[in-house]
Amino acid sequence: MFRFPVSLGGQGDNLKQTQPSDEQHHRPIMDEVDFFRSEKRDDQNVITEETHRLHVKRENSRVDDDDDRSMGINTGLNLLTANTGSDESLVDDGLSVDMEEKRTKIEMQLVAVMRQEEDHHHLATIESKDKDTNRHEAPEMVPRQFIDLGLPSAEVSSDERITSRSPQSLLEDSSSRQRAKRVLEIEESPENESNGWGNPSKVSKHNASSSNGNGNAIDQSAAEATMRKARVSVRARSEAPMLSDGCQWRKYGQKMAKGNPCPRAYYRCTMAVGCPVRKQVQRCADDRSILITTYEGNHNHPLPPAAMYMASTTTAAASMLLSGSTMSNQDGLMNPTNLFARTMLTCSSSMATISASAPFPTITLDLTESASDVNGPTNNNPLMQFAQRSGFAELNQSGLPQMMGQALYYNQQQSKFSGLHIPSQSLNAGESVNAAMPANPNFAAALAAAITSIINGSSNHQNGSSNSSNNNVTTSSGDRQ
DNA sequence: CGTCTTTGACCTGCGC
DNA sequence: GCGCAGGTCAAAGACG
Repeated sequence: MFRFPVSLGGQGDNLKQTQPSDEQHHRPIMDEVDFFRSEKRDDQNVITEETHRLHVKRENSRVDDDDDRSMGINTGLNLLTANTGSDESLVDDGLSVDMEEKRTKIEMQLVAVMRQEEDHHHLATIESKDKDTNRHEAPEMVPRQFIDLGLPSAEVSSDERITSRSPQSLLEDSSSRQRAKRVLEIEESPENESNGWGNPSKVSKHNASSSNGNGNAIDQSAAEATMRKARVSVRARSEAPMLSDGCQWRKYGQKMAKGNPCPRAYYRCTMAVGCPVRKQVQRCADDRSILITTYEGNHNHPLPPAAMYMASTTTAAASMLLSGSTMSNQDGLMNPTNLFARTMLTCSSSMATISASAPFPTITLDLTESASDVNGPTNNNPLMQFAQRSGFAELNQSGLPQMMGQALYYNQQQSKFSGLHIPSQSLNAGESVNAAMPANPNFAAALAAAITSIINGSSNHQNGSSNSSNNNVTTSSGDRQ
């Protein structure tokens, strides 16, 4: 069993934030992006003295998180509230190059250890995870698939997905099918295979070409299409112009939205050339202290190792939010992710609401509520907050990450994310799942990003080779690019 | 000088 | 068909 030494150094976070560094203003190399918020001493100690341990430093932009040191879980993301002042494209910074390099190495090692751990246990049940944790340490690059938990690959056909769904899921309502059908046209277009953004304008363009009367194909892909169009929105209070979610973003447009005096900013992921992921940032018209960040699309590049944990978490979260009780027993019981999600679902379903206002399925993480009333005064770790609130409070420090890692591995191996089994009636297009989560806004931002990636990652999986051919992904996110 | 932001123009979908 | 709104592009300027 992995142990997760506690290093929830809010002070460390604070320290980094206050550390002046020229490198902070440099756009980091992707591989060196630091998503962990950990103190140098802690990381080194963990790796050199306890190589078998995974040390994941929680991210936290707040300064009053000393109590979190008592917690044993870490989101693994260095998610700071961006405060660039000019909506500059950003990535988590606040660290010197040396620290970033060291931490990157550490992260790599941690991920490698975790993955190897999962290699030995991925078929075991979660209960069997309380075994040895001493695993060889072999630094290796994190495959991009960790976040690409989208639809099964071509080998895992849509039929399989459908059969794995509950019988109810096969009953699609006409509206969702219509909407999904529209989106489907995009999917079938090669240029959109990597485009999770789904330009509506292209939908109609491809309608004719794909209206071949193949109802089955449409049905099978309807849910996929719906999911691919899914967006993840985060509502969080932040004075910063944009939440830092661990990715680099470049602003490509700004528009005044009707009914909102605050402009809406459009960002595009620049961590990799041609990454179709985009996000919109806008302040709430009613309460301008609330920052609404909407993510759409799936990354076509490796995300920082720290996001491994995010992937696991978001897998569970998305599974919880999207698949709900319609998950098949097979998926729900055998998939650790779903098990995690199910557990959370049972306890947090009260936080979820459904609306039909969104044009596409939207997961809204409402983080505007205070977390203190739910989690108590000693836990500001967003992940643990989420877990605790979702019924995982009884997990020990190592239990949760282990489960998450297990879920992650499962998803990696199976290319089968429970969210992918979202029955169409479970989350029709136009529905919005709203989960009020008291958590760190930055965590939520990353969470949303990962959820979006997961949900929309199906596009990459549709092409069986897409995962290993990132370079083939063209810059098709734009209409005229 | 290269990169990024700004911002007006353009494109598209949708409702009337 | 027209107008509106959302989304995107790309030239120009700013910045390091």
